[in-house]
Amino acid sequence: MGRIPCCEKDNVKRGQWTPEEDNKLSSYIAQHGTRNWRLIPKNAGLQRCGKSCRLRWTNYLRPDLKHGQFSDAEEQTIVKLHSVVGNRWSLIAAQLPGRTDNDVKNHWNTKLKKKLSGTGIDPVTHKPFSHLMAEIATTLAPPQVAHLAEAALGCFKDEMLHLLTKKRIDFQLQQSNPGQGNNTTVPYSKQDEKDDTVEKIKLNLSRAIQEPDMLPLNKPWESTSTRATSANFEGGCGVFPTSVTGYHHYGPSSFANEGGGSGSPWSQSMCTGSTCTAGEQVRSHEKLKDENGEEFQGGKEIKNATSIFNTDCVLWDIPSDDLINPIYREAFNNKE
DNA sequence: AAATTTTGCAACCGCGAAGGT
DNA sequence: GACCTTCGCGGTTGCAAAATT
Repeated sequence: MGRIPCCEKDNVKRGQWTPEEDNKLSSYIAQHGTRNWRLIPKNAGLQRCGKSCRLRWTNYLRPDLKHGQFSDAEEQTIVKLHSVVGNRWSLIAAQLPGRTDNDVKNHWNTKLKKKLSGTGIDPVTHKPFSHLMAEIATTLAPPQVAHLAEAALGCFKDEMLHLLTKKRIDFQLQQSNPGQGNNTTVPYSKQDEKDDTVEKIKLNLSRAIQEPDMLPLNKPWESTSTRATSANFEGGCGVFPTSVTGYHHYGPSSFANEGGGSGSPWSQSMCTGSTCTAGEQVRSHEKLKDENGEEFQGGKEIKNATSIFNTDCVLWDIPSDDLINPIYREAFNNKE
């Protein structure tokens, strides 16, 4: 009971489309529309499978498509929607006028996934890696936890060594060039502060693992209370300084100007400078609920895309229904 | 400058849903 | 209601261009 192939494979051309083929397809569709994809290649004089024609049209030739780089706002939208609906690329693309599901999928796979990973966020769950580890740790018996801690530290060993070595080298360079004020190394005090992160990583990792009680019992990112927020990891984990919920801070600058300036903001934003407090978390939670309603009900464009990643972003604190339903509703409406 | 690796993107594949008969 | 066809989606692959060694 095999499925009938959509076309005779022997007689069909595959691979890259030529400009002539594009022209044929475009002009045919301009005249006759996209009624029956199976007939289109035949009628348009193309040796292509109907499916291939549809793909070429929807992903490339359609006149309403955008072809340039993704904007920061678009990236933020993708990340936000992906955290809610997962790999539902068509749903996500429906929120981005001129973008196809293929575009969004490719951009996610080639860029955004790496960017998120670089900030310590698991691109699948959108939770911080440290948090996932801590969560795993709560389910393990103490001996297993100890092994996990060892393994985890082993994973980060190279990065830690790199940081520590770099710090030593920078320090030595500064010592040996005391008169050069124009060097590019970070002033020692600041560098020292930055590299405290290594110790803080170790400290918080071991604390998280050895004292599972310090973690909330349930998923803190789904909690609306302040209990599970800053208090637990407070004390300056350099990686997620605002503790469990600190990773909500996809600051607007985090997505902008990738690679520009001194270090990617993507790689720094999650690790430095957040000042979010538990109080802010509560306030921002309430605020975001309103924002989401407005964003998804108001149309395709997100009115203030930068808000997605500023301190108001408390995605994980929102009951999933609040987010998912408006999106599905919207996507559904768009399909009508 | 050449070889190798990585990246980005277009295209393909198979599956399931939707629609028509 | 069963069957068939078409469409749309998400995962994967292939390849050219860019970056790195």
